[in-house]
Amino acid sequence: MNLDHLADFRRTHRCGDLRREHAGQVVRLCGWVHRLRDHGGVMFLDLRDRAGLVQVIFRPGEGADHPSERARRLGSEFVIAVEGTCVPRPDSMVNLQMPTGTVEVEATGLSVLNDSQTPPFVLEEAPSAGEDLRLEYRYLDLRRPELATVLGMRHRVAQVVRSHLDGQGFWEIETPMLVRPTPEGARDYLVPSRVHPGSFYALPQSPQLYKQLLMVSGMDRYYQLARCLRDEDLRADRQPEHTQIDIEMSFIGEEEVFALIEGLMREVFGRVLSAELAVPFPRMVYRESMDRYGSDKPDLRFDFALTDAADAVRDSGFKVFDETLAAGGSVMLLRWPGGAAFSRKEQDELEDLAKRYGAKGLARTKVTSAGLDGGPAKFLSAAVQQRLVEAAGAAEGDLLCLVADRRDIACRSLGALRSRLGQEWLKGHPDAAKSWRFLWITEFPLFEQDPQTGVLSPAHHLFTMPMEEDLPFLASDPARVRGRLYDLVLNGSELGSGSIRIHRRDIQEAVMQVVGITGEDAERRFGFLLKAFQYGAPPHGGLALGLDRIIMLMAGRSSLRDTIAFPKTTSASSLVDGCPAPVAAEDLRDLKLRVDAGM
RNA sequence: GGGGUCGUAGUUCAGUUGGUCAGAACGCUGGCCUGUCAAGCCAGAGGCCGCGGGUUCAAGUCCCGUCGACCCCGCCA
Repeated sequence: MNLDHLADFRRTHRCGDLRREHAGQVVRLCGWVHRLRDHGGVMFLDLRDRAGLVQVIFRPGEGADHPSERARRLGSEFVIAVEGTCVPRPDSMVNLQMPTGTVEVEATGLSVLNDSQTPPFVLEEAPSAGEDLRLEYRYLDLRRPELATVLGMRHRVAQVVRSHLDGQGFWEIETPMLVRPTPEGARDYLVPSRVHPGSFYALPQSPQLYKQLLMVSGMDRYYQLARCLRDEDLRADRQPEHTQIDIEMSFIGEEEVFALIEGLMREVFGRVLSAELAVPFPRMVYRESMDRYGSDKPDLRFDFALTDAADAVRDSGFKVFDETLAAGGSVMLLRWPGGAAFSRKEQDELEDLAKRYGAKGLARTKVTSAGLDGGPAKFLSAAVQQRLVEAAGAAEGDLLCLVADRRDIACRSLGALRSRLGQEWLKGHPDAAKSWRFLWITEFPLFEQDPQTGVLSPAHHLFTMPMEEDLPFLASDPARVRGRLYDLVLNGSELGSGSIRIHRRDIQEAVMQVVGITGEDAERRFGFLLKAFQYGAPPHGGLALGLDRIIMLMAGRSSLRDTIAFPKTTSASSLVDGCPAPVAAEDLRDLKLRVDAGM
């Protein structure tokens, strides 16, 4: 195959942009050969670029150099330049499946700019190969409009975020990528220092401490599209590298943060998806969210809620319930409309799910015209059955799922069930599935308590301001202290979280005392921030939104990997470049590091 | 750290209780074909059944280990 030079050929349009209005124009296009349909005489070629596909038609002609003869020798993914006339398709030939389907390009010239190996998988609209292979050849997978479009959306969102925040008086300020390792929170990615052997930088888990320093600096309103790195185990919605829309403001309280973010989301969804969001977003306190939905990020697209069944089943004589309640536990109930139709196998799968969240079992019983049927029903009197049905507001044909356990386990395991069943429900309710249900969750506990050891640790981070009314309990009953914390939730996903920060040294010291950090510890770990706070720290607060997750939801994808140009696998490997990778012995020597081969 | 699913032509997969099980489709190569758009028709090439060990007369199939991908629990302030 003889290759041509681009020379002074310059394209006039992108393939995917051609429309009826371009009919009659001479166009020059560049792109990749998506597919060839050779009819012996006339020949069709789908040409692809970032913007999409357009059909190019070659009419037969004489001579080996004629465009149609040269086109015959093309292969998949060859890079070509085409000159031709954009013409309307005959009515019967219009293809409404493609955006460019009302026109086609009558080719008058063809240059072959590069050839291509046969790709390892066919580039179709739907993925035609396993994800690992597509990740190894990510640059090919990204040629598929399905994925290219997501990156385009990501770009649009980033632009809207920047322009909106600029309009609100925010400055975009970069913070370091090589930062001080922190013992708190997620595991750090460590970077050894060559100049200081034995000392390490960390890659930032978030710009948290730096953005607070910027508030002390008087920057007032800061934002950044910040890369954040955490060396923790991954999930479909968790990558070791992700991007946060990181925001911090001075002289504000919760209301300013909520209003800002609501305006930002409205702008983003409006400009990028033409979706009109209703503001303000509803709010719910953490306690209610856990009680009603068994989750701190409930999906409100479906409204089924948990019920506390303790009163209904008290002294029922059913040992599991009675003993749990006597021990201070809870009996929680999830009603599933129409769930009586679930097979035994489906019910057992629900129980397995509940067990994964720590439940010892899942009691299931069907609501029939004659009372409850199955599971614990035979141990329950008619009166108790009646009370259960009433408490749940259940109707014939419903399935009642009950968990008797420690309250958090009962709620969380039924919350997982609710979430699973809700996904099924959404399949039958496309309008609900397509809705955007934003929600603020507020009043999180300031501390988390290890159920085994009883040890308290910060639920968000050490610098979160306790709620004013709970300050008196900081010393006496810290576990009940709520923080000025808030999460933004969308359709069951946590989009971001933030808080109003502590700017007063006395409160800071009291909080550190609760989690057992001595003055000496504090000095060593983040003395630099505490020192800064002594020089006139303004009241401040903010939050960070997960850009990747926002894009994932907006694009309707189920994996974060689809929103990132070069993502990592579940084991934090990059298949396209094969990292992480061993390094040469001399590189380790420079760093005064030795690898323990026995591991 | 733990649980689950998967690994067979380039790709997606089928392969029953261990015994013609090396198969299909798509892709690829060659030929035919002047309106297709997942073009069509004919022919052909293409296999370390992830890797290592074991059980057995016999292993793609059963067992153990290992590597990798995916999903989940723990973890991720």
